[in-house]
Amino acid sequence: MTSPSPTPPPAALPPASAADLIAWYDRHHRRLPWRVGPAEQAAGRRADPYRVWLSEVMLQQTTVAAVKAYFEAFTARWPRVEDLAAAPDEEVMKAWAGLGYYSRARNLKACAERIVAVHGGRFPETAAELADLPGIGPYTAAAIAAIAFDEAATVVDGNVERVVARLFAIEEPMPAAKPAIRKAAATLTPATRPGDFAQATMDLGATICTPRKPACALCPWASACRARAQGIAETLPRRAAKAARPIRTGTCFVAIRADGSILLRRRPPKGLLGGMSEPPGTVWRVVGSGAAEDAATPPLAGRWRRLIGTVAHTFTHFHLELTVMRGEIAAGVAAPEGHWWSAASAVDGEALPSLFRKAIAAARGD
DNA sequence: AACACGTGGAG
DNA sequence: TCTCCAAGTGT
Repeated sequence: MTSPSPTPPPAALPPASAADLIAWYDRHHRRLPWRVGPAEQAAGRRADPYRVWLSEVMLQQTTVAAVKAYFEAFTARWPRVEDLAAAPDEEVMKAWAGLGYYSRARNLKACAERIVAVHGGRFPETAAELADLPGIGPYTAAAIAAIAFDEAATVVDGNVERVVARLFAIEEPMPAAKPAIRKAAATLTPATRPGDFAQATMDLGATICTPRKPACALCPWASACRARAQGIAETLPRRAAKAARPIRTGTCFVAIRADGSILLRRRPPKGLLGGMSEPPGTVWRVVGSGAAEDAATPPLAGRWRRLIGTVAHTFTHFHLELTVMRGEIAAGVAAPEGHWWSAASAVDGEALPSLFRKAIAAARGD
């Protein structure tokens, strides 16, 4: 027999209804470049699976604000999946540069090629088939199926996890709570307008049911929300504390030839910043790991100076302090094997991750 | 299952 | 300054 709980069980709350959320969405949805709004759908316009897919991949772990310009650039340059499939890998990596998580760009290209080669340029229409494609996991498969093909798929992203954890007052910490959250989310998913429902839930999480200081007074599901009733909405979903980020250090050599060209090379195809371009440099080692510092040997003879200070850059799982060496190289010097000189006017268009743009800017004295 | 994998904006 | 994190996926 259990003792009486210290807090009385919450009074019965009305169930959350998909219809209430969709009604809210019809009035408050955000207008986004990849979205076909309710009014346009009512007029018979359907979402283009290519644009849905492209936007969903770009939005993985990335903010709407950061994605917008990239989405516009990609769709202007490659309007159909066939166009993207036919594009050179290097051009896609250049266009993706700065958006982060570069395996997404590699998988994007591979996925486009597969859709053309295996599916005749038509996107598969079910979440199950979509999930077989590179770069498309459970979330993206469900989102495309629901938004582009009207499948009543359960779409669970970080927003949905937060909204559902609060709505059902799921106090189990993440990620252990994921299965319970998914089950609860499945009970909400409607047979009609599943795509709008998914986007509505994500909009709700992005604008009302935010991680900090949720605007419960404006929430269409406020009366149904168990976490709100218990006063614990802002504390959900619970998460374990994150591990401290180690610090790594390294050196990069920004060789600037007399004509202003910058010496670059390609990173290995996989792993951190895989397939992207960079100025040559040392490996990055964890501070205090006991490993000897690499001899920082410049890639070319020239007049090398160490920049004052370092370029700092924080990745998901470590922090980097990058020492930058600036080298003045004589005119006409050839690039070493595996390297190339990028003309001063071409550097901006290279497949350079943000970190190296910072380093090059510092070396140029920008 | 747990970790690798970017970036820039918000508080 | 610094922590958190944003429409996850692959291994």
